[in-house]
Amino acid sequence: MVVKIDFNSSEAIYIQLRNQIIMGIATDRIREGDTLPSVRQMAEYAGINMHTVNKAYSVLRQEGFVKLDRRKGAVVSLDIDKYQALEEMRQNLDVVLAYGICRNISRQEVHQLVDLIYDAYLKGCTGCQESGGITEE
Amino acid sequence: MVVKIDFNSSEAIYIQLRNQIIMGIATDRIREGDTLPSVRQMAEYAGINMHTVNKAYSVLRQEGFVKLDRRKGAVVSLDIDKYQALEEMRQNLDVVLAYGICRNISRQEVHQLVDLIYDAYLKGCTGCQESGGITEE
Amino acid sequence: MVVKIDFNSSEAIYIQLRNQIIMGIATDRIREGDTLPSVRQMAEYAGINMHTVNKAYSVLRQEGFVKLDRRKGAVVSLDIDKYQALEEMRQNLDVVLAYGICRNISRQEVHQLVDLIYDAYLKGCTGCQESGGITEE
Amino acid sequence: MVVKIDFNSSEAIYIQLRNQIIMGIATDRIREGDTLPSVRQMAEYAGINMHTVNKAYSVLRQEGFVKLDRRKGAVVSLDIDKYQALEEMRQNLDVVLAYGICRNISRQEVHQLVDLIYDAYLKGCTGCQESGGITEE
DNA sequence: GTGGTCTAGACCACT
DNA sequence: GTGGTCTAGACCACA
Repeated sequence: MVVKIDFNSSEAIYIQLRNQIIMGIATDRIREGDTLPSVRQMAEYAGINMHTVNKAYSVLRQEGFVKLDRRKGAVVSLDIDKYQALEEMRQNLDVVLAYGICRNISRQEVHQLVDLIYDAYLKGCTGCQESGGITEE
Repeated sequence: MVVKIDFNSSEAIYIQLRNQIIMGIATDRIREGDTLPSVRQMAEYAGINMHTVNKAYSVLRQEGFVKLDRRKGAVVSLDIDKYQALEEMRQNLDVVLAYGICRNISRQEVHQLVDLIYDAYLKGCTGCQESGGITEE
Repeated sequence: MVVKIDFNSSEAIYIQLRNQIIMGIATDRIREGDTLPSVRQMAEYAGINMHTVNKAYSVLRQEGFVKLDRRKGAVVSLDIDKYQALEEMRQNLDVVLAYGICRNISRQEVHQLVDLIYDAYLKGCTGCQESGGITEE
Repeated sequence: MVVKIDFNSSEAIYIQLRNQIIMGIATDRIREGDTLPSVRQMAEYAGINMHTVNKAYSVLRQEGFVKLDRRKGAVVSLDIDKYQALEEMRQNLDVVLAYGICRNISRQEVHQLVDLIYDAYLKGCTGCQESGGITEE
């Protein structure tokens, strides 16, 4: 997994980091039980401040993606409330799709995009245990 | 159209306002050529500061949803770059779907949500010219 | 001469009108001694407010392009202070060229543009008394 | 580099600041990669309000002169679209030269002014790293 | 300590 | 009466 921060982005760095970790989990490059790099390691690896990594990890914990363990660090552990997850998804899609509708993006185009993205994530899911990942083991 | 600001939300007020106006356009409650209320009117209506409304309108202008006509104020005018719109949509969906995949939301569930939302927006499109809207004329 | 106002421009309407009249004079489509349309006529012709036309004419008077006569209206009359004109030109060019230098526009390219524009204005100078002009006689 | 605001000018303060920064870049007193002073520092230095500086920086960002780096602040970074730059230059010159033509300024005089200004900017380019500049490092 | 956000009040330019 | 500008003070998110 590669972490790539865009320092010119209007998106906060900790949000960028959070998103990339979530995408890493979605592609199964990071698996349940894996340990994320320590705050210090991740900070050096991504070229950002330790506090910023800390913030990202805290958010991930609050959202139920990792558990913070004093000894092992941040362990990926998916704590799912399906109902709440669907509700959040609905709200997120609501804004994103409204934006698209204003730009004349059709329902079919959205469905295609959804399939495209799901395919990409599931492909990543099956076979790509390439080396050089940042997770420890 | 109803503008409802959640002052407890972590989302910036001007972003909330922007989103609701975009949703208003998506549901066709606000139409191309309509004039948005003046910043002062909208500010009073939504219970927020004039400058905050200004910021929201500026963002909408930059995003190509409204044009500022020196005589009429903020006029809804959709300036669409379809290619760019699709690319933005792809990026937005990428994060949102990754989040959902981590929460075990299936491809089918997403498709259902998309249809649900599209139906809601298109229904608003056909017949509900209820009075009391905020756009002038 | 055609007056074309861009209501979406960030430039004030009266400035747009002033600029177009100045360009009209530069191309010799409007000549010394010509009378500009009355405030009322110009307002209707350009689709703008009388006050706005008034403002533009006042600016032109202050800048020494026209004389306002109660009976004849706005008469083109070039009142030139060459020294001051050169100084103004220098200041205007200063900002415009700095902007260009930052964008890697070469001295040669500027000279070419200057020639291009001068040619255009002087060509307009010699033979194009096309009908439909807005000046009265 | 010296920032000097004319509070009696009809030109908006944030535009004056923008222009002076652009001129600073043109004279190479501010270089690509330099960091502009923080909004607070610049505000104190120029004797104006923080928010006004902010506005100037925002405009510069939109025009592609600086990028906002979340760590370092406003970093000078020239994002050039040569074609667009030439078109803007043409439009700017169009008005400025029309003005000059009305004042009997000859093509030769303009060429001389252009050379004069280019010389001044390029001279600043070669050797004057005088201390006391406002950019950091 | 940085920029971003929000609020507020005042003045002006413009239409 | 409109938006634009400027100032000001406060709080927060971010690094």
